[in-house]
Parts: sequence; structure tokens; C-alpha cells
Amino acid sequence: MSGTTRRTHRCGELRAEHVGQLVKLGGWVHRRRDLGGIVFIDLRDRAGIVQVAVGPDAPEEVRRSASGLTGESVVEVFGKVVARPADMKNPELATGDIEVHATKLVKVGSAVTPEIPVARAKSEELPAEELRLKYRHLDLRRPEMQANLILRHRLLQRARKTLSDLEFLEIETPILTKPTPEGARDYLVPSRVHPGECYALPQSPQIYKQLLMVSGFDRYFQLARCFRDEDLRYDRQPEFTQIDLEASFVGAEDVQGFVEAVLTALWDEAGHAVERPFRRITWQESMERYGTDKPDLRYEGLAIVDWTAQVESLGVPFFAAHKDGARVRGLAVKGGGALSRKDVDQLAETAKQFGGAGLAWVKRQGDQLSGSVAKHFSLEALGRLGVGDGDAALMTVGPDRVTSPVLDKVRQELIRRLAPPPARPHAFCWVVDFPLFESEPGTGRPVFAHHPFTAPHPEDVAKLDREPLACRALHYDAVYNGHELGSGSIRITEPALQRTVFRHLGLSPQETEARFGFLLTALAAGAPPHGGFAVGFDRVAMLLAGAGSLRDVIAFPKTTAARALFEGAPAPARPEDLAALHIQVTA
RNA sequence: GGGGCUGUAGCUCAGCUGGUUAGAGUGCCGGUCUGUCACACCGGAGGUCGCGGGUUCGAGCCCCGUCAGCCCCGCCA
Repeated sequence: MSGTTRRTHRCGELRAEHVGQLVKLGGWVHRRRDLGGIVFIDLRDRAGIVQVAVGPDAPEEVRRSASGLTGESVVEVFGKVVARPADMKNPELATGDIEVHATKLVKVGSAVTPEIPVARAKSEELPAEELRLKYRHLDLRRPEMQANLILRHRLLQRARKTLSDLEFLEIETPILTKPTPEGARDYLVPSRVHPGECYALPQSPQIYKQLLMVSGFDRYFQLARCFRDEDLRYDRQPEFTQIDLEASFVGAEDVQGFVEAVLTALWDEAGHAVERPFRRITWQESMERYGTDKPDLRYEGLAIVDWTAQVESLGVPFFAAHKDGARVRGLAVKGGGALSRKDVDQLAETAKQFGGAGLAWVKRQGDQLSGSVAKHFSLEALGRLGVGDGDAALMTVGPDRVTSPVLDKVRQELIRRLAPPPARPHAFCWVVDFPLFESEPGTGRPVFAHHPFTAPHPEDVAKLDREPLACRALHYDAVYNGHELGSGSIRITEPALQRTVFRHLGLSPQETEARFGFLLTALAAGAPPHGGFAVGFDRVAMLLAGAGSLRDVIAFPKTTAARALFEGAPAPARPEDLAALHIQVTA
């Protein structure tokens, strides 16, 4: 399969079974070891590395060109696959049982000295990320990056096949779309033919896929490129790929079933067995027990507990200083006795960083109690918190909106420091029953927590006007080991309800018509019940590749300042191009 | 928009309390070498200490500004 008119195999494919065969290879010089009378060349391609030997028996011109080769030049080699004697095998190389004795060797692409190394010493750090991005063609030659992108390819194919087998149709949607003032900032593309008007790149194909449901396509998917002009993180790029899907005549469980099928297939592709169905946890329970809407359920046992009642009579001043809706919540840390004073101080620092009041703590070793509030506790009082010998209790106080994120961060930090064995390596869950609204920081005004097409929970529709913050949404997130993999919802199909939601968003009927008229028109034309989901594919690839950032699973990513260092984007526009687009630059 | 870390040879890094000529490994160039696999050994070249300003008798080191990369907060319906 890998053979062409210029080669018979890939370098990294050769094994003992090929011994005796005459092969033709093409690859890059990974390393060269010139011993004088014999030269070894590690020849590399996407399949791996094979050792080419040019010994005293090789033709004179082969020996000459072999000794003049420099790193990263491209050579074509003709030779014989030979078994290596037992004491010369290299167990660290997949091809290490054999080597190729070259009878012909031609440099077909000479290479300047690479700006960053492709072949690194074992202990050598990676070049600075700036250089890796600038010389991306070299960075991508490294076997680790090749493996990442090869895995990414396999994951994409597997997703495509899984959904196609489930009768989903792959349908492409526009890249030049309509600006949406809500949500993330749009990337705008000015129109030449319509002065002052712009297209926007899609933040997601959301409305299109709903239109496809109205059109009767039933089940849609797309490996969709999406664009959001927001600030970046290690796990956020301005352009990214979603496994986007939508289905008709479904409830939330149906959509979740489809998504589980895709995710388990992807994990299987990466060699991991995953159990279905995924566990379900309500948003409320997740916030209560883990302080976050993306709980890491590998460590279920370490959960946040409400100790307000248990500590009330102890007279701890730290707790008493907080009133009015404040609860005392904390973590009973099995084996927390192992935490040093410094550990706890740093945890308390973390708590303060995230706006908490700080951290009160008690540690028990034998009958000895120690810690910032130890003098207020007896063994019995501590026992009521579930804290035994060798354990520790970490506590904080305040309103949930403060203590939840604080305890979430403290919990994550504890897991990092104590590294307890996970109950399961792959902890998937569905977080369900999200609130439809959240209160806007500052004003406390209810604002939509999701996109405005998310259906309210049928039981809560009556509360829409009276108690918006108590309304649940038919919205669900897929969470894996504390990472959000994606989210989805059942959509509104009733035009009147959709108009009500837009009104809650503060849109006038005129604005609603102008921005979403085409969706409302479609919904009025006979819309099937439908819902869908979008998997953040880059993040999945990052997790399955064990990569440290999205940049390591994207061939040509942007920097945190949204620059492309390789090709140099963005770049100043030429005045004549701006003129054609009717644009004046003021900055 | 705000905060933090980093920036010294092609690359990875060291550089003491501010002190004379800025170092190591690797890569590169030249040489020796017939079983290496990070080959070994000998020799050599290679520096705008990110950039600009300031303090000082003297700055890689201190101060101010700025640029770039990364991480975090805000932001990401």
C-alpha cells in the first residue's frame, strides 16, 4: 500500500519478515553515525526510523555520498533488508531487528542546518514554543507530532464512520454566514459588493443544523470548523473543530446515546475501553458535591460536604464572622494527614486567590489534633465530619457562589498533591438539568446561560416569567475527568416560545425578525422535535494524545495572541484591497 | 483589558553581592576511526545577553518602558 514508483516501503514499516527483500526507501536523515569504514544512517519517515548501513562492501560512490550527508536532508536508498546479529539489535527501535544495506543512495533534497532540532537528545528540552511555531515544518517532523496528527486523523475517520453507520448524513454548511451579536465575538468578513455589510465566520453551525432538521434530513453531522474571536488559553484556539450533530424525533437520552456511541468509539480508537451508559449527575448535585459543572469523577470519594450544622456549636470565630446565607462547606481528606503545613498554606493561598475567605483546617494523627481551628475541635466533633485517624478536614465559609469555585480549585489541587489512585481511569458523565438562566455578575439580572434555542424543561415553562432563575433547561454537557467535552440541548420548536425567549434576551420584535426571522419562519413551517450536540474535537484529540495543549494536536495553530508565526497571519491589508472593501482604517 | 513567568551562541541551558576576556552540552565546520544506534576521540568557528531608555566609575545582573512566547483572571450565548 505504501509503495509508489519511487519506493517499495516506508522506513518504519520494515520488520524481520522483510529480511532478504530488496527495498527502495525515501526519507529524512534523522541521525548519522560515521565510524570511518562504516556509516550508519537513521532514515526517518512518518512510519518511523530504520537504520541504513553503508559498510566497506558498499559501492564507492554510495560510501562517498553517505559520509557527506547532513541532518534532515532527503535521500532515496536502494538496498537489501538484513537481519542484525543478536548482539547488534536495537530493542528501542521497532525496526531494530533489521537494517538495510544500501547499494544505492541518492540525496534528492539537500537541507540547510535546521533552525530547531528534529532529532533531540533524550534529556533535551523542546525548543521554545515560539520557535516550534515559527519553524512548524520542522516541529511537525518530530515523531511525537506525527503520532499526534496521525491519531487525530484516525479519530476523525472513526467519528465519521460511527455517525454514518448511525444513519447521520454529513452535510456542509456555510463558512460565510451572518453576524450574531450575542455570544462570542465574531470574525467579520467585509463584503465587496455590499458596502458596509459583513459576513461572519460561524461560531458554530447551530442555526443551519436546525434548518436541516426542519427540512427533514433527520440526522445531520459535520466535522465543522468554528471561529470565535475571544482570548485564548492552552485549550482554546480561535478556530477549532467540532463534531457537530443534530437529530429529529428525539429526546435528550437519544442524543446522549448517539454522543456516547461516538465518544466510546473515539476512546476505543485510542485503545481505551469505556463503559456505557455514562453516569448522569444533575447540575445542582455537581455544584453541591464538586463545586463545578465539570466534575472529575475519577475521585468521587473526595466530595464537598455541608458541615454548617456540625460546626455550629463549636464557636469557631472564622465561621461565625460570616452570616446571611453562608454555609460552612469542606472536604474530608482521607490520608490528608500527609499534607504538610506548607501544603495547607498553599491550598489556603489558592482559596484566597479565587476569592474565598481562606481555609480552616484540622488534621488528626493518632489522638493529636492540629491545624488552624484544632483547638475548637474534639475527636468526636471531627468524627462527625467523617474525619478519622490520618485524615484532615479543610473548610471554608461563605455563600455558595464563592465557596463552590474555591472548593473546586482546592479539590483539584489536593488531587494533584496527594495523587490518590483514581476509582476509574475514564470517568465520563452527563451533567443534566442546567439552569436556563444565570444571574449576571454585578446586576443580578437573569441572562441566558446557553444559546437562545435551548428548550426550557417542560416542568418549568410556567416559571419562565415569575422565577426565571429556578428554570431548568434541556441542556446537557458531556464531561470527562474534569474536562468539558461538549454540550447540547433539545431545541425550541414552537415559534411563540422562541419569541418569548428572544424577548427575555431583551430583543424587540423588530430585532428578533431582523436577526432570527429566517429561523422563526422555518419553525413555523412544520418543525420536528429535535436536539443535538457538539463535541469539542480538538480537546478530545489533546486528551487522547496526552498532549499538553491544543497546539500539539493542530498542525498550524495560533499563538495566545492569535498570531500564526509560520505564515505570519494576520498581516496588514493593502490600501487598494481595503478600498475595494469600502474600509477605512483609523487605528 | 488586568496579573504572573520566561527571553544569554543555530538549539537547550548556566552565569555568584553589579566588577576585568560571557561559559557548558548539543548542533555546525575540519580531522581520526569497520558495528554504531545520543558512536567515540582531537581541533575550530560561532554572542546586538529580545529591543529602547535610565541609574552607576562600571549593567547579562538594578530601575522604567516596550516587544514576543507561555500560563492565569476577565472574556468564551
